[in-house]
Amino acid sequence: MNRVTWAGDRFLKASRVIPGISTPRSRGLKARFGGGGASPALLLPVGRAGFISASVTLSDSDLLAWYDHNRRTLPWRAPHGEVADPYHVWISEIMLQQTTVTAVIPYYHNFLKRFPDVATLARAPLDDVLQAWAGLGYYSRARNLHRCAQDLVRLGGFPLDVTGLLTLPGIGAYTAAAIAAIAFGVPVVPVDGNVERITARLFAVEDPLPGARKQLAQKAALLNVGKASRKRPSDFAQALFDLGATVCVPRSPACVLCPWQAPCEARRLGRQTEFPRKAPKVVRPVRYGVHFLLLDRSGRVLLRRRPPHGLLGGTLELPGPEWRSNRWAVGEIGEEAPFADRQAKTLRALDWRPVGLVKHVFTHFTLFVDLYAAMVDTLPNPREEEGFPAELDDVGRLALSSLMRKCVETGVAGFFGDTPG
DNA sequence: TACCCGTGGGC
DNA sequence: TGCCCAAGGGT
Repeated sequence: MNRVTWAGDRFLKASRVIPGISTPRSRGLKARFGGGGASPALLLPVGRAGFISASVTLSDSDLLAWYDHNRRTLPWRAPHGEVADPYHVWISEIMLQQTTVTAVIPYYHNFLKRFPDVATLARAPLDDVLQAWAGLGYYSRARNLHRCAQDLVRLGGFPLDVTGLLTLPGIGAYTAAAIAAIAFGVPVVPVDGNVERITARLFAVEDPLPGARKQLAQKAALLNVGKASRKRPSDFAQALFDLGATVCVPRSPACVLCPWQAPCEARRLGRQTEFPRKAPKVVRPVRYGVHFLLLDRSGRVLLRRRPPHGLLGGTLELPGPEWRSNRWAVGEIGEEAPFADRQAKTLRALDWRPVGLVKHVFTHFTLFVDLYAAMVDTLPNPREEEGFPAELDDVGRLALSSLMRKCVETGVAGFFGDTPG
């Protein structure tokens, strides 16, 4: 039976304890953190069979020392020893939600150029923000970011603590802790996927995600009880991110490079890649859509704005009926097309040609889109709900999702007979 | 709690 | 190719 023991204010000490033996300190910690059931596990090689054994420390200063030599240079990160701009931290944290650093960097630079401060962002039209966000995904982040900027102007600045930050749109437990720690030096541990993974391995947490979230957060809060981390909350938080991103990675963790290899229970067990355990996945359903590429001879295309909330909320799209669970038959196309209700009356029936099939995988379903295209001399004046004509050349600069960019590209190529590749 | 909400890269 | 994964939040 292993127990974590508290060894003063500098270290979290993990000792291997022989079954049946427990110390007053280990009981004290357990009481303090409410540990029932499985004991927090840690530690290390025992000298010899028998009594109490070797103990190994999980030292916050070991991680910070590693960080001082191995920290990544990132655009939103302050130089060593300096404090980051809260606006920069906030924007980067929102962009980095479920998004890789590589994907974020170009968006971050462009975003800061277009919206250099909170006030500029707050007074910008939402569509400008969505344009800057187009392609990044999770568009509610952009909408919340915009709302949040307006709240911040109203408040006169950022709340300086976790509780205050939590009241803002788009800022949850993780992001509030991250901003508080990184920008304001509040000694909290932001628990993201990296920290969950590190914690699950350090303590060999057997319970699977997402059920183990609360347990992992409680254990992660043990990581910064030392003096060193409390003195450098910003560096400590970012050190955890860097450790998770470069050493304690999901597939092949580089344990030999890890400043915490000694106290890591998963490492001791030789089971590093088994943690964090995850609940079995559910099957991803398939949906089918049809979208229409209506072009005119002056190089325009009919676009439409999606409803402001929900899937791809507020982004632009090619018109088409709602997606459904079975594929669309050719015979149904005519009545679903733009201006279908007017074709029998004022418009000549449009000659819709199939121009491609696009597959797109969302987090929770796979979508197949049948594309149909037609060319008219001049686009009819659409009613409000039917959309608006846009220059094809402008599509790259408008707020289209990646799915819709793919549809436009595929449809245009198919219509004009291009052969990709 | 369990869903919903994007996208691109790595293996 | 298919699956996994990424500095999660809202409802």
